[in-house]
Amino acid sequence: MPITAHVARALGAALGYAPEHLPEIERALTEPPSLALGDLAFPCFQLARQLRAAPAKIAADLASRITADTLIERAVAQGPYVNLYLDRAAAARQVLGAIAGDPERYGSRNLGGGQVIVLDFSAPNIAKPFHFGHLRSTNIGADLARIFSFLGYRVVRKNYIGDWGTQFGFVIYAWQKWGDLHALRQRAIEYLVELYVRAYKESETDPGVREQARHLFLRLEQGDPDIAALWQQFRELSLAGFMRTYERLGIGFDSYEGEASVNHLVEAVIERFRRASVAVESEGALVVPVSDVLGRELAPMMLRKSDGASTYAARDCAEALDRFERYGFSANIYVVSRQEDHFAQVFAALGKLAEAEGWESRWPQTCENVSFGYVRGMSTRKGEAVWLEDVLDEARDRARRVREEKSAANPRAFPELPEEELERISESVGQAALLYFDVSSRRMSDITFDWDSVLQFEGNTGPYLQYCHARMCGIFRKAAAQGLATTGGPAPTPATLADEEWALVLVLRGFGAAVERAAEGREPHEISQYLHTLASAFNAFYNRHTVIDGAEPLTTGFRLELVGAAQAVLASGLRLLGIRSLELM
RNA sequence: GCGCCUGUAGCUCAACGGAUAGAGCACCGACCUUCUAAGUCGGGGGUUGCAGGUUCGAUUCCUGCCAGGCGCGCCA
Repeated sequence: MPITAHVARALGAALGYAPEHLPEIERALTEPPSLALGDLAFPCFQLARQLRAAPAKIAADLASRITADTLIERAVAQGPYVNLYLDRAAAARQVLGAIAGDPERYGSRNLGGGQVIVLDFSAPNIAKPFHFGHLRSTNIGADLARIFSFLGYRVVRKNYIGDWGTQFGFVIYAWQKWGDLHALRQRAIEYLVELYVRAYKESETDPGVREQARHLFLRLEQGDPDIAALWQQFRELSLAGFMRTYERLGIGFDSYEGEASVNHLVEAVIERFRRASVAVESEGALVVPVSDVLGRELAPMMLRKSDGASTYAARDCAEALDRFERYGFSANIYVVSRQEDHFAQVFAALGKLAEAEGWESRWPQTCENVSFGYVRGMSTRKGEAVWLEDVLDEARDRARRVREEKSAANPRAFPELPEEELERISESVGQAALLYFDVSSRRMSDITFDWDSVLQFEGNTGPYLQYCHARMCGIFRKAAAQGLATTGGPAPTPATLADEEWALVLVLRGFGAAVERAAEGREPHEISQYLHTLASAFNAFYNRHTVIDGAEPLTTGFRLELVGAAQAVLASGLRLLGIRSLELM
């Protein structure tokens, strides 16, 4: 039985509660602010109301009625709280046993039961750079995908490439005017971006450019073969570039079908909206009024512009309907920044369509826009974007320099490694710094790009976690050299645990809860925060105690198991964040 | 004007409605003959934007202000 359930049962017995109230008690349990005050706490405020007595009196009474057992050492009333001290050895046995039983899956749960979650993320625009700003959707989405998988959902990773729209009019306009085949072959995306920026800048002084671009896009949508061939070529070149970046980030998708792929569905869907009388004509355009659905003042959603071209919203509706038919999702999540109104319109419009057509649907409930903060200083149009590839390169190079400095200062601690191994480590450390930085704050906070904070390797950073993992591995290398257990498997537990050992056990106990918070709040930051707490607890332990030399054999055995458990959980958490665990740094 | 989001230490950020609001960076001071010092320990630093309300209890929930960001039918 899990620790909290055991404690809830003891409290329930002391209160004379029926078993069905135990989950309530379990939920009410909190952690005291410090180890000195106990390991778990039960606040008595709610009871005070029911029993019409002072919380402190109830706490005192309750504490006196709890008897020590195999897991609970003692209960002490502290003001309105009943503070429970656990038998450290018994509790450690339980936590470490659970981890050793299945290290890879510890903390996971089959919450999803195989239900499908479609996760739409990354979605870069063709002919626009994959810059640092795109990392947010890509990284948050990939993290959520791993987290949902870990919790038993079937996740469909969808990269809805931005391969359609007036922006292509701009690129094609620029290509026809200045196009240079040689430059295109040499620098593909970079060159396409230059073309786009150049055309866009021209349109700011000459409104006719925008008109021409719009017209070129209309021709594309109407199937002009020359324009379509150009578009096809641009798309392929861009996608090839994106794939290199994804590979480097270790991220893959189940589908790369973009807006263009739903093109052939759009007309039929618009027709459905019209036939169901959900869409109405307005000022020459076709719109769906949606202000009456979600209780918000939303502008009407436009399906077709007055010039006859379909809109982004129309394609999103068509794509969502197609997605629903194909995957039968239980949740449909778009990891897209700052498009709350747009998605509210789309979900509301789909809800109205389903209602008008008389089929069961809960579009506004099953669809969700997971938004995130703005990355400052990354406008493509202003040409100030920083390419993600460049950030990755710089991160890798800095990681390499840092290691060189450290190994020069302390050669004994840093073994000579082959060049390719050094390359691999530098790449991983740099990548870790980047990926962790992105989730080191809650997703809704805005981020200001700044080389020095992104490429920080000390403190609350990805490399700090990797370093901690490498230290754990170092302990096992030493153990192996002395012929000791190298896996950290089950070992006898000493009668007493030091504070640092116990604190680490308590942190390990909380991994599953952190994963579930991350899933529920669509918030990978929960994982990064948890891992930082874990690494800090480990480093505090590491600094205070030796595992191998100078410890009793019993202690060494237990500590190896503890370190093994911590290593398994740290690696597991890093995996959820897409960060590689390193044995050496 | 309307909608959404955000205001917490000098900076970047935490805190299931719970105890003395915590980390990192920066600054000051300690700690490597030891399993990697990318680390650890200690120190200074706060009217949680303002004012109300709900509650035994509010950084958290509600309302109104103030400030900032983003968006608002023919960009995507």
